Amino acid sequence: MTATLEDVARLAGVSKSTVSNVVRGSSQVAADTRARVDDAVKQLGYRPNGIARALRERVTRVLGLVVPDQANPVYAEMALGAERRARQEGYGLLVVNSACDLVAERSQVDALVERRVDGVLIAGLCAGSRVPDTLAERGTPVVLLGLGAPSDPRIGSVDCDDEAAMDAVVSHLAELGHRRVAFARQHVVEAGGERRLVAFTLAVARRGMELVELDEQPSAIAAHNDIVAIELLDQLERQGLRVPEDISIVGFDDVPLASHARIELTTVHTDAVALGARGVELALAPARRRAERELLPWRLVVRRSTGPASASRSA
Amino acid sequence: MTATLEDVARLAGVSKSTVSNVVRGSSQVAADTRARVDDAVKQLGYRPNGIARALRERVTRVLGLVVPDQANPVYAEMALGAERRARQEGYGLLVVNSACDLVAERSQVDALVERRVDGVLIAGLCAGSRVPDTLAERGTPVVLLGLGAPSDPRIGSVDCDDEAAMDAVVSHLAELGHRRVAFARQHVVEAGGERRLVAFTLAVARRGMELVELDEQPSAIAAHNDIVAIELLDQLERQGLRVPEDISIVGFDDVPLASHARIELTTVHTDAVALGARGVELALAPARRRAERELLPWRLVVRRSTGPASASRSA
DNA sequence: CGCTCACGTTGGATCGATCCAGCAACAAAG
DNA sequence: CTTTGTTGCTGGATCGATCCAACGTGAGCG
Repeated sequence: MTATLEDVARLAGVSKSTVSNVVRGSSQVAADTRARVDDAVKQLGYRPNGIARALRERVTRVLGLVVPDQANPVYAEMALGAERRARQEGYGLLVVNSACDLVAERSQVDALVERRVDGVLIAGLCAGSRVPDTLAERGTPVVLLGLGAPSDPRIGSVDCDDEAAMDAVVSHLAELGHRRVAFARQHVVEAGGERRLVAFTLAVARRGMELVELDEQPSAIAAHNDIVAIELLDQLERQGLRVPEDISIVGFDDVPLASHARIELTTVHTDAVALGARGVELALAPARRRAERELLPWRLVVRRSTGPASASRSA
Repeated sequence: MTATLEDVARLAGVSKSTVSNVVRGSSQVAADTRARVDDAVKQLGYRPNGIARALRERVTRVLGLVVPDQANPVYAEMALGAERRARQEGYGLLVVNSACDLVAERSQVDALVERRVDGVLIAGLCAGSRVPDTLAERGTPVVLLGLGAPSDPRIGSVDCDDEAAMDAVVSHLAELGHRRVAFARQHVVEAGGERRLVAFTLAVARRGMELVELDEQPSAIAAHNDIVAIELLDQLERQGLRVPEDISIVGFDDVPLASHARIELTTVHTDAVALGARGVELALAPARRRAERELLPWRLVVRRSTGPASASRSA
């Protein structure tokens, strides 16, 4: 069916080795031989078999990317960034969805291992997962994307500085006169899912503000991400509250939805595409042992969902 | 480094063949032998090498998916659906972005071919691309996703019935009293990028309505997709036009943004996840030659961006 | 006792590349 | 004329699995 090195060799009247040399651009080939081989390659439509090559070289030129849900815009952008960067290096990207389920995560990662990917990027992890350590143990390069600093020095990481960003969020709310604030998030099963909450809590405490529950009439709410913030927006609207007159809302991530929502969201802009791209670089960096935590820039984008604390609620 | 069949065989005191039989669950193995091998497997943390297996079996259990941009929500959902279905069948998904560029598309597909994927799903194609035919020529299963009916009978396809859906859109507008309508889209370089426009044009003609340019004061505009519709919304707002009082807008695809936009979009809901999933099924269907065009259900979702034609513009 | 048969196991060819050691041919140097 | 070196090419081992033909063993049977 598909032509092999040997077929090309036969047609060109040379040995497999010579064809291999031509295909890989070795200098040790006479010009006329090279021409004859090139002809044969073209004539047979020969494409090298990457599988055979991978077996021999023990390198597949494929990276794995584990995300909870690749349709989620944040992860979709990470995947895009990772794929583009990987491609520049001649690598492919195998994306798998773990759905934040320990069993699925395990089996998905096993599938990546069996396919002998040259590295694994992990953008979402179940709480308590031992996957990164297991991979590092095997000698597979692992990079965490937006999951905080790994405990194991063999594991790399790229991250957004949630602590600093949340501090900026709280600072913004403080300047607007908010004192009673709350934090909103979905049910969390993800590793590192409490980082933004913790950062928020600390920043609030630092400023002597008061952290209250969602139903205790805060004058401002910071959400774990934009999706949560948008849902909150819908919910508050149904309760007859106006944003930002009655209550302020802040998102996180700045997904496209944030700027097109009914009420444009004040949020923290992060660059998920860059995160994915940088992750690939770390995974491929040859001499990189002892990977320290790498932080990417972010910025607070003030839009229409935050405003001065209302008199009735700010006390 | 990583344990191989041979290592396991040595440790268990049997031959490679026997280990292979155990690992693949052949019945031709005595219970005690099986136990000894299982022990050795566990002890060494042995994982079969999928690359070696793929070389021998001439099957990689990987599919390729070509999209213009995997961060675009429509393609992200297709990818999700495809990945999930592929996984159920023990397959992996290699997603590549072609950015609607002929050169990139070519090289991305070449990369898939060199990696010997067992099939290719194509969700976006440059106008005039010969890629699907080239692949079909090689004997690689090809399935077009949402790109219309292929000319080559060896190529499969899953599609949304744009014709029927656009007819429903026009019907909806007609019922609201719209007579002068327009169609909005981005600059198109994609194959099949004119299908919705053509369907719209035909439906409009069928009802004796008038198709006008965007700047000729239509009372309603149908967009090629939701993204275009949302941009249109922003633009009209800047011009001081109210939607839907002054002008009606209809989108296509029903991405999450559509229902959360400032003005909730009337749009055609399609199921991109199902499209991707069905595409995988077709690509893997063994006996499937002569693939006819397969159509997925859709429905018109009427929200707030369409309303009765205004008196001033409907004439 | 010899024959057949089923069961469990094994050696080795194979997939399609890479790459090293070796070889032939010929030029330059002693 | 021999030695040394260089250039261009080749044979064959190798990567880690699958799988087929062959083989030893012991049970069952006439």
